[in-house]
Amino acid sequence: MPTAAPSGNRNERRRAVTRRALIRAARQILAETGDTSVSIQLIAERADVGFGSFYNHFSSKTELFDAAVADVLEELGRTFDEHLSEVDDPAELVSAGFRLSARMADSHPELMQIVRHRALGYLHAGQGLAPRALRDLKRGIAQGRFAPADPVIALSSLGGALLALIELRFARPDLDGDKAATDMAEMMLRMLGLPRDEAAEVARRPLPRLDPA
Amino acid sequence: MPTAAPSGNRNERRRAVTRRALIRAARQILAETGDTSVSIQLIAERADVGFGSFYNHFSSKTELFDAAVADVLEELGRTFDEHLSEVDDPAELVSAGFRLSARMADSHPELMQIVRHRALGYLHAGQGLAPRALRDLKRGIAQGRFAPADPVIALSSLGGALLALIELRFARPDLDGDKAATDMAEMMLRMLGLPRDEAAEVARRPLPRLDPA
DNA sequence: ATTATCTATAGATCTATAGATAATGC
DNA sequence: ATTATCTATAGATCTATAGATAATGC
Repeated sequence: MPTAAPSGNRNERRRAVTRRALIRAARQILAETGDTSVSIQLIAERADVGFGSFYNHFSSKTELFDAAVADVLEELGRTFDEHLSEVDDPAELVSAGFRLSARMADSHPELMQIVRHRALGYLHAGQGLAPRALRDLKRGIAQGRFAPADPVIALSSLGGALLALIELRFARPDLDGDKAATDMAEMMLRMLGLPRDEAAEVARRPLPRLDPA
Repeated sequence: MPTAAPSGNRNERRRAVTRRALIRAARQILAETGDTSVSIQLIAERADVGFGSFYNHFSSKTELFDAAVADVLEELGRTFDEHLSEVDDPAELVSAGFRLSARMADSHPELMQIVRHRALGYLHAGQGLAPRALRDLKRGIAQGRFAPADPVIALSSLGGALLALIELRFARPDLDGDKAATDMAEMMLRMLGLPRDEAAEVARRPLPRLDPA
């Protein structure tokens, strides 16, 4: 439970505020340098929290950074849900996911920098985004829209390519991000078995606007 | 120059031995835990080298670990060259690259564990494997065998998917690695524009044996 | 009275260097 | 004489905890 609901008595809320401040500081560090060997003292300073308070919430740096990554993936999942809930066609879902991610590299750089460096280990996780994407893939197969060699391998390919797209956004900010995402989405759809013209069409459908969430 | 040639006078060779011992220790650490916050003292101990010697060769841990990763990528490039130099068809090159990588996860786990955790940052590097892969891609396009939306994006997709395949090999060792690699290679070839039956055929051609290099 | 945070600090590292020792070059 | 390695250590962290302070619960 990355972010506690705004409930409980004042004490619990006070605890939650301190915990969130520590996680926010950890997220900033993960996004900026990614150097998790930074001292607990510096983390507490950045969170504007007394040094000893750290141990009230976490017993090690690893624990804090793990919680911070979970917090990020949770937020990412929520953002995807918000913007893609009304997309029904599995092919369009793939395309929109890629294009949305590329835009989020600009609109939510802190979030996506962490995804960039940490998401590889979650590509095949049993919870989070992976199972949902696999479910959508299988739906597409059942509908006859996708015909990959193997659904699990298709999921890996999609996830890995998406990570590379995010990496590309940050490593080569001079390239046109929307074009890159559209091109990659088109290739992914072809990989999944869509005919050439159909892949080109779906990859260029209007994208749900990315509101300032 | 990751590994010095066995030349020079005895002093230079002595230096090279110590340097190699430090890099070997760094590679082991990168492969086992990936925790680069390990102390210099422990690194020197593992290399069986006096503590102060570290500073004869590197002025910081970052410098050592960067050199270790460069050493790994160099070795990976050499292995690829050795086994794929006689493959001429760009499509077969893609397929063989994927299948070879999956096998190397078993035969060269230390090497591939490091690739797994570090290669993302080198996907779009101006030197190393990336430019060579891009050259082969463009050759395939010129021959009319590939028709991707964009060669640079195709390279990203291939690289990202390959990383995900390696990740899958380690995260799910229960799966059939050869089948996974073949399936992914087939999907990559379809992504690049090969007709369905041709992609299936190329992905299943006999693979150059992976000798105990 | 209970709970959370904060400050201060003991003890355990860890880094970087200085100086001694050993090996090689000439 | 030169070059490389090794041992020892000063000084600078860094972690984990103890005890004081502040806020909340009842």
